[in-house]
Amino acid sequence: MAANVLTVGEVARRSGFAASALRYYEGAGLIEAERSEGGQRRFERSVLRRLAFIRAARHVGLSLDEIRDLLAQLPAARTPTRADWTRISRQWRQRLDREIDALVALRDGLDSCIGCGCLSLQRCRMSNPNDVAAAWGPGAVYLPRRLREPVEESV
Amino acid sequence: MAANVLTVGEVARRSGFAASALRYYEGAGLIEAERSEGGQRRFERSVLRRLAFIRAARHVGLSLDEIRDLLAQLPAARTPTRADWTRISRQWRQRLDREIDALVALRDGLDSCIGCGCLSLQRCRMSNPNDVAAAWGPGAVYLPRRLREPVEESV
DNA sequence: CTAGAAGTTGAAGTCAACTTTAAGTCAAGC
DNA sequence: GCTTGACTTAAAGTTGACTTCAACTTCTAG
Repeated sequence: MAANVLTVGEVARRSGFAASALRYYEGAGLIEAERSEGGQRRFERSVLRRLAFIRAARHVGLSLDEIRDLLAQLPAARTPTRADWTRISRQWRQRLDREIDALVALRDGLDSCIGCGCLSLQRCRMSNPNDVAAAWGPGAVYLPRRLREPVEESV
Repeated sequence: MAANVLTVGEVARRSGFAASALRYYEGAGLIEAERSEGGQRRFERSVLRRLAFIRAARHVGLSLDEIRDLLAQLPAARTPTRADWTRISRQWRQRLDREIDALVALRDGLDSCIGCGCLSLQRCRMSNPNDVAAAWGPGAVYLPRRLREPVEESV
C-alpha cells in the first residue's frame, strides 16, 4: 500500500482490532480516516498509537464514551507527543487504584461472611443491598468485562 | 400472606430483587417456587437466603450460569446448613484473589507505560494484544460490570 | 484487462441479565 | 359480590460493543 497511509486491513492486522471494530470506532468518533478516490478508508500511521491507547484503556475497563472524552484532550493541531499520551494515561491510574481498593474491601467483607456464615439479608455486608451500596460508596467501581475473556483478536 | 410462604412481591421487598428478576431467576433455574391454586408463585422462606447468596455472588462478578452451578452443590434433600453455605462461598474467594492480583499487575504495567510513554504496539505490555493475553494468563480475570452501578434496587 | 481479494454500506444479529408491555387472572378486604 | 391491588404469561425492548450479512464497488497483481 502506498506511501504513508494504511488500509483498514493493514490497521486491523497491526493493531489487533477487527476491521469491523475499526469501522465502528470511526463511527463512534474514536479514530479518523481519510478516504481514497474510490471511498476506501486511508489511515494515518498515528492511528496505531491511538488504537494502542484504546486497547489499554479498554483493558482498564473504560467505556468507549469515556475513552472518546480522554482522546479529546489530545491536541488537535499537532501530532500528540509522548508527553501528551503520558498525561492522559495518568488519569486512569487513579481509577485503577480505586478498583483495587474496592475489590480488597469486597474480599475482606467476604472473609467476614465466610467466618460468620450468615449471609443474612438484614445484617450481612455481602448480601444486604443497602449495606452493599453504602460499602462501595458513591465512587463507582469500574471493571472490565473485557478482562474476562483472554484477548485473541490477533489470531 | 398465609402461613409460611411468601408471594413474589413479598420476596421482592425482602430480598431487594425486582419481581421481574425473581421470575427470571426461576426460569433460569436459580430458585424454585410452588404454586397457589390459581397459579401464583409461593416461595418458601429459604429462598431468601438463596437470594442473599445470589446477590453476593453477583457482586463478586459471577455469571448466573456459574451461580447456578454453585447452588447445585447444595444438598437437595435437606435444608442447607450454615456449613453448606460457607463451603460454597469459599470458592469465590480464590477468584477474588486472582482478580486482585490481575489488577495489581495491570496497574504495575500501567506504571511502567506511563514511565516510558511508549504505548507501542510492538513492545508495550499494556497495548500489545498478545502480551496482554499472556500477561493475564489463562486464569481469566472476572470482574463485575455490576460494581459499576451503585446498587439501588431497594428504592 | 481482468480475476479475485479487499473494501464499502446500512441493517440486523449477538450476548447477558434483566425490564417493560399487553392483556388478562387471582386474592382479599369491605 | 365487588373492587382493587397483586399476580400471570409470552414476547419484545434495553444497553454496550461489537460482528455478521447482503449486495455491491474498488484496488491491484499478473
